[in-house]
Amino acid sequence: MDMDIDETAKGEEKHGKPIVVILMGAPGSGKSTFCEHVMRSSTRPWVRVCQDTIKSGKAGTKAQCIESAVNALKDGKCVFIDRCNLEKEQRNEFVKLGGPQVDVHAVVLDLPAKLCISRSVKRTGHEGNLQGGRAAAVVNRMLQKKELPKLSEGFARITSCQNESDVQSAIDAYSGLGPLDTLPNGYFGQKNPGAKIQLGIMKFLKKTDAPASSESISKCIPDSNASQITEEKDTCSKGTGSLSENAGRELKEGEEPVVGSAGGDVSLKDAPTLAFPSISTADFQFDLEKASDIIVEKVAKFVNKLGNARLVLVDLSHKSKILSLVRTKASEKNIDSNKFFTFVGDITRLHSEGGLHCNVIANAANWRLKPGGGGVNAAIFSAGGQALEVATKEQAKSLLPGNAVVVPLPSISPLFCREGVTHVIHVVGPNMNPQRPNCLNNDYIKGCRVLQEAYTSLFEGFSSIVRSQAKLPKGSIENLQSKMTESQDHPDGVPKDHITNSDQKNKREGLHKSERSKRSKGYRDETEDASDSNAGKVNLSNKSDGSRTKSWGSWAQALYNIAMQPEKHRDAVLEISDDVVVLNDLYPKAQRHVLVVARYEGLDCLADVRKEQLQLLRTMHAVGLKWAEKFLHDDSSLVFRLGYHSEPSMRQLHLHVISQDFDSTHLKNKKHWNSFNTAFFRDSVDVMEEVSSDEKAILKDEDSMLSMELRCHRCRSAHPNIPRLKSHITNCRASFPSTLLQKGRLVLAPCNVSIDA
DNA sequence: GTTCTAGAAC
DNA sequence: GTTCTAGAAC
Repeated sequence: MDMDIDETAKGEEKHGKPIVVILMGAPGSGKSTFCEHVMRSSTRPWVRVCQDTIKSGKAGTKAQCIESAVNALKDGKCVFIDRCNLEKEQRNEFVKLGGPQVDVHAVVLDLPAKLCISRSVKRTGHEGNLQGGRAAAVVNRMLQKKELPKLSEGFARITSCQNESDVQSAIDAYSGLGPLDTLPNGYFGQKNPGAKIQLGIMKFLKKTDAPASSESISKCIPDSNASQITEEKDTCSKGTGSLSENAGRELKEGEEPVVGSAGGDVSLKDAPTLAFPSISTADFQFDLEKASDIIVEKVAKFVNKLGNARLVLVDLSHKSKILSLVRTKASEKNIDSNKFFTFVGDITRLHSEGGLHCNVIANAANWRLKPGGGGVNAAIFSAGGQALEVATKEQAKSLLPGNAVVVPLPSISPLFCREGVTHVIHVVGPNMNPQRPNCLNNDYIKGCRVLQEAYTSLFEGFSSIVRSQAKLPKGSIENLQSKMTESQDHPDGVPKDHITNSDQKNKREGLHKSERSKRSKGYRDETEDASDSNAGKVNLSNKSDGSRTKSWGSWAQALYNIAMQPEKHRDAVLEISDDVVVLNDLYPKAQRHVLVVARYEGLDCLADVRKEQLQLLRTMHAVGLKWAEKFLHDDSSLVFRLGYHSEPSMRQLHLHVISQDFDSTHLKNKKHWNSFNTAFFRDSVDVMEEVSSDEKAILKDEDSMLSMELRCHRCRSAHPNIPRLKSHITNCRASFPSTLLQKGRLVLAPCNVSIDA
């Protein structure tokens, strides 16, 4: 058993130490539920010390809690301290329970404020909005004082949970602790996502050359010449963050609201509002006069179709030339200044600092839809957090100039919680900057057309959000998926498919109908080097359906080339059939690691697989199994797993057949490990089942999976880095988690099956 | 996918 | 000082 314990736990006594787990979290964060789950399935004796109920069902004192915990420890039991414990001072006496015989752990349930509020409202019964508001205020105030625990406070282990899946893993970790087991010490989970975001904003603010003092940058100031938003002006001029209507009264002046008006059951009494930056006039150096003409023209066209919805052009500085140009031209055209106005402020802080509630903001994006690059794009991605990046990826991988894509914002995004933004619309405008991709070389005929298209796409996107929200009962914003409808009156009469969410799928399905006939062996005569030049690159031409295809770098083509012309790669190939080729992975991540590659043109990855490929999946699995069994015949101590990467790096659908020793010098980093040992790795048996019943396989997002903490695939212990993990797995002989032992996810030698099963 | 390397972490 | 990670380039 000692062999299985992580080396950080060396020197422990033979009997597992009792643990005191101090839970930390706002009301409604799920502390009690956490305890219940662990206590239900743990083989260790646990005692839950809850201040709310300690005095025979009623709230008691901290001293009573301590006493109760001490008694439980004397009996050799483990203890949960179930109270908020958000401040260091509140928890330090409990930390002192630790010592040579007792470890003190922290489990932080750092879940979105909105979620805690809605849960605590539910728990306190069916009270009115006032009560709901009070719960919001209580949670709010507690979270202001939150001090995240540090190891230096005396904790042996801290587990920080930011979402439900983190919570579940923590529950699993504690539930699975047998009487002799220990959990590795250290800090687990993301430490302080907020800090990163703030930094991003600060960088952005410093980068901008706004001549005004820092004060006028950080506080948004309504643009006095044009804005007609008297109520917002009032809040803003007080210099306090404006508070959402439901929770506001309970908060002191000057406190930052944690929940924006998007929280829970908020009414939609605010008019839907789109805040947008001027597209293409900053980094893309588009002429300001021409751009302002186009903005006003497009606004004039849309503003009356939008019902009570509002459009707001935002820039950072009072001296913004584009704002003053647009303002002048808008008033010349008599555009209703209640429905369209300009606003000076940071587009990522319009509500918290400017008092202006905008449920949708537009981003002047780059064609890759990636963060960075400075300016508005960097600021919005930074403020939106990883949730925005992930949500963006789900909608599109890239975007052509003149197009827009609507991204529903997950409720965990800071932009949603703090600013009440429910959607971000990415827009790519024409580029006149020779330093940037797709420069139009001063071709303003094309440039103006593309900029017009960009604004049309943007406003149509916003319009469709407004329409779909109008249909929904209030309060259900977060479930909103922007269902885009084709514009009936596109100026060019050209149907635009850039905003639709389904075009890629259609394209894919279209591809597969003809896939059998397109299937080719020796399809190309060129050498693989020549075929690299264009194959798989993102289509940047102005083709209407080219706006979102996955791009494959030249290095990602190797499997495709082998699958198409295996006879040219005889030395690399282990087996060739009509459907598949089998080869050794060039950089094996374990003692045995082969790939079963499909030989079908157009089948790049698991995302491309539909029911038509079910038979192919079965063939691939059978071939993979055959090779695993062959290897097991040579070495019966091996264990194999067959599966696909959710988002492979190499083009051409391929099944990994990999032994579970992970004994390889090529396994070098976190990505390598997590790509085979998180849900990012999709077991072949599950994929076949999903495709058979649900038409397609479930895919896991690369960004969330591949950055997860490093855990042993057998005993699930966590390790700080790759070298430590590798030294652990060479010795760990714990049996595999039960999920892997089911459904034939693991392939073992016949004699081993009976032992482990 | 890997390699290279700056700089963070230890 | 060395070890390790993560991002850019390929």
